[in-house]
Amino acid sequence: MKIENTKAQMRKGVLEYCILLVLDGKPLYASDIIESLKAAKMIVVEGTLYPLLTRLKNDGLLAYRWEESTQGPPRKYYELTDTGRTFLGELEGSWTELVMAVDKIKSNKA
Amino acid sequence: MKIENTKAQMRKGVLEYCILLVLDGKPLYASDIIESLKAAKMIVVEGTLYPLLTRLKNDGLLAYRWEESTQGPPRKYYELTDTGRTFLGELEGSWTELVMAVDKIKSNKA
DNA sequence: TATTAGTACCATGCAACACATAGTACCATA
DNA sequence: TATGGTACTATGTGTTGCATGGTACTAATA
Repeated sequence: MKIENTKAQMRKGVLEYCILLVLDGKPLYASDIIESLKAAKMIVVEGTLYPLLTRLKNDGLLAYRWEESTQGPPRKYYELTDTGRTFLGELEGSWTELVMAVDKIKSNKA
Repeated sequence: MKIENTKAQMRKGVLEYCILLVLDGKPLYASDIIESLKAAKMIVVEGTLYPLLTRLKNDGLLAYRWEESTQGPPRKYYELTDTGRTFLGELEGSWTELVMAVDKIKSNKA
């Protein structure tokens, strides 16, 4: 229904920010990232995450290395590049501006 | 550049919310809406606003009436419908969830 | 009356991203 | 060899903000 669609629209641009935030610490692979986001009630599934990780890697914001697993296929561990860390700072600024703009509109009405 | 593009992506879904917020008071016409958003540092131009107002009206969230002006062409004054007011409440919830999710991710990292 | 400037509004195509779907591949186990 | 679990890949769709080019109304001026 319409609110679900609008929620998806609201996540545009923000999901990227969240992923860079989650990776601003130690390297993680996709399942870890999904769990971290889930813990924050940002529900994302693999079909959304993998293409986004690929895009961020292609944009130079993330790098990955393969790591063997004792429990299944090898895993791609992602981490921020220097470029990614810089861009994360810019996203931080953009997000803060957006939130403040919305707060200001809220407080200005009757 | 890329951050400008991401800012535009972040506004997806949020701009609709802001417009309904601004109109949750007294009826306004396009130029008033632009000024209110501008005061909150949400910069929007006519080419963005008119199509969005039309879409919201077509979705049943807004209604308008023409009003003569003493200084130029007649103006469309927009206001929320009952449906629009209800949907605004849902948007409020969605936005709050998103902001809280981002805050949680921020506070969870190292 | 005709023209011009200012103001208000409209139509449309493009770019970008979240998402869903269908698929492949690796590893452990039977 | 076959199967289940896990990890990852490829791709097309739908939606919205945006830019661009346009029309129309009104007041002022010539």
